[in-house]
Amino acid sequence: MNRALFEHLFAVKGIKMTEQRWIIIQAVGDSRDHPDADQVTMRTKAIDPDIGIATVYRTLTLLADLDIIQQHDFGDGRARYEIQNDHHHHLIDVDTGQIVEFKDAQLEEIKSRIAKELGYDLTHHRLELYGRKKQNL
Amino acid sequence: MNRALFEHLFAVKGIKMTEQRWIIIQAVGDSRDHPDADQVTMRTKAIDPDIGIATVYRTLTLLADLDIIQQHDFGDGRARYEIQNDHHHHLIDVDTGQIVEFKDAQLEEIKSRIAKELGYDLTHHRLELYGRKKQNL
DNA sequence: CTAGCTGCAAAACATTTGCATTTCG
DNA sequence: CGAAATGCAAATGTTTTGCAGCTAG
Repeated sequence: MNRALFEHLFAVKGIKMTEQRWIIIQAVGDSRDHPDADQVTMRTKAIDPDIGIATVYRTLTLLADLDIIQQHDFGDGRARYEIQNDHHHHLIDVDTGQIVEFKDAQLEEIKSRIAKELGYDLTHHRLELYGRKKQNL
Repeated sequence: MNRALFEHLFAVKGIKMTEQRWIIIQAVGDSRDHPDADQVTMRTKAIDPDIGIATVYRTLTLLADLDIIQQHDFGDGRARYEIQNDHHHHLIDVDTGQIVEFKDAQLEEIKSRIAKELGYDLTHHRLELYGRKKQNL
């Protein structure tokens, strides 16, 4: 987590790097799970209790627009966030809520092929698998 | 839309077939788009103005549990519904909101392969593509 | 007859917004 | 200094719920 890096990224767009934003970036970046806005707020409040949830929401939206973080919806009624890593997808364990990340090159190809066939340029997409651990009978 | 069919399906589970439920089933079944709860309510109110939105929500949830309809989330903050048809996916036009349905056998294979590799049995999944119409330059 | 449904209005929830005050550059 | 960002609380929009009365089976 190199603050100067983000400062530069912001400066280019005329966006200010504030103490709050930096704390939020770190909170998401340090998370190995996929926290929702409330969890991000708790983690930032641990560092600076004065950061309000409105700022967290505003910042998360901003960071998502800048492709610094990714916003997900795993179907439980609130958005979840993670720092932008290499491209991957998620498999959600319906029993435990545990999230398994995976990559698949063939999947990416097919996605592009389908869009092409339909005459569209993809802007983004969403793919999640939901399942339960296979039983060894 | 055969009412007796659904009546039987309900009876097996000890669930009552009411006039309201039947109207809601038809409203969703007759829709060629992917209406949200509010749109379903308007369509049912056209037939019986006394049906409340609470009943619509309760019924949509019930029907989704019974796999009679499917619930989608296209990222605009409200759920959308469609009658359970043959399995397909959606491409959402980010400019117009138009929804294109598509099927792809290869995609289904890959999905199963991935789940298998990760040691999971799939219960369901979610795949949506978002894009804009290709320009002919 | 009675368990299950309904309609209404109120509650719950995540997210957004208006505005006065503060802060970054 | 001035534009942009913050914090608070109130507003929003969707979905859920409590409860008294209604209905299917």
